[in-house]
Amino acid sequence: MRRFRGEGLNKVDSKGRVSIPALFRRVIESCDPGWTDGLQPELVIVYGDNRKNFLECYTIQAIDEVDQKISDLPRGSIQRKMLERLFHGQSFPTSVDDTGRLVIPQRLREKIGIKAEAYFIASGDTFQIWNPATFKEDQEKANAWLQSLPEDFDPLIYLDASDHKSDD
Amino acid sequence: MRRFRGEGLNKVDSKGRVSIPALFRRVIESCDPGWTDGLQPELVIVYGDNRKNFLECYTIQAIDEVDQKISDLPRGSIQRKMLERLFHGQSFPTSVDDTGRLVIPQRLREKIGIKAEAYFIASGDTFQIWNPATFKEDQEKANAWLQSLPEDFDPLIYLDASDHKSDD
DNA sequence: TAAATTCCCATAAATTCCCATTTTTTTCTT
DNA sequence: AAGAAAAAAATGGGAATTTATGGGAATTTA
Repeated sequence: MRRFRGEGLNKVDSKGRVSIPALFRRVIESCDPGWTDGLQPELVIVYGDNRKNFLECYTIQAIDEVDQKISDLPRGSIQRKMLERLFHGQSFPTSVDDTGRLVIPQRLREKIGIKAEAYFIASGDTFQIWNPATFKEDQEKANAWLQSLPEDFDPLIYLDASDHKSDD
Repeated sequence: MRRFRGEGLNKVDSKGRVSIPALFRRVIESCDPGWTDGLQPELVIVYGDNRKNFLECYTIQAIDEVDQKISDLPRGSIQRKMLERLFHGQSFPTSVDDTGRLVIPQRLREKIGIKAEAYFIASGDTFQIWNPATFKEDQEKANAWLQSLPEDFDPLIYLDASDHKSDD
């Protein structure tokens, strides 16, 4: 599966329209099984996790995988209920228009505090949409953390840690 | 089969009429084998499970699947009786009118405490109709639960737990 | 026949579609 | 390597369409 890579800052107009970075569009297209030249490639915006102050955008392939896994969970389980609410309920299916733009509904813009500009950043098989200022703050925290590490510390070391224990 | 996705809050008028979110309508239409442009797409509201304080709406395809499974159960079994009562007895077949609205009968509105507004949320191959306040309470519980998790905990982790024992 | 339900029509707001312009990036030429 | 031409990307605005909603008349139900 192709992955998103890169970042971008684009204007949001009064109708909520915003251009998607061109590189992202290529990935969205190739990850929509139903897409073919001339059609509008589809994607899904997930916004329900209140701990996150950005919108998370899934390709059709990515969201299909999630849906499949959800439907593998036991019916009635709390996990399934939660995930259904998050991914099926608190999500917004949409598509890229023929000028490469996305329309972010009023409510979602408010949720993450987007006004005149939106910041896009790749994150594996999804990409995120942030209020530029909010992202900057977050980035500064990340930088501070990096600073706190020994000068010769290489983050790549994490890739080799085969014994990372997940949730603790 | 196409799935519902998204949520919405609409007004209920004195006659019990309420607009169905437009995205849901597309799904209801495409999941009604008998529907064709110009007709009123059908659906079924199931309301008998007293543990749930919302109405559950099934597309024709979805309810057909349920019916099929019920008829596969042994005649006279307690399970079959229960399910027949719930899905055949305590359900209400209806259709979307030509302005995209549904009429929720008085009795059902009372059952879930709907007055001036109704909240819709997708849940896989069905969608639910809630009293907005009731849903909010329920959602706050879910949020509290999310908040209680470690900051970097990703609910998606559940999806990768390959060892969930399903009971079906 | 009173109450409830359905049908029909109307309208304001929101959304989509279509087209035009400006910027930026890439390619071509000299 | 610079500048011009072409292509692609980003942005803006108005018209057309769709949604959400309300109200009254006709029809059915109890």
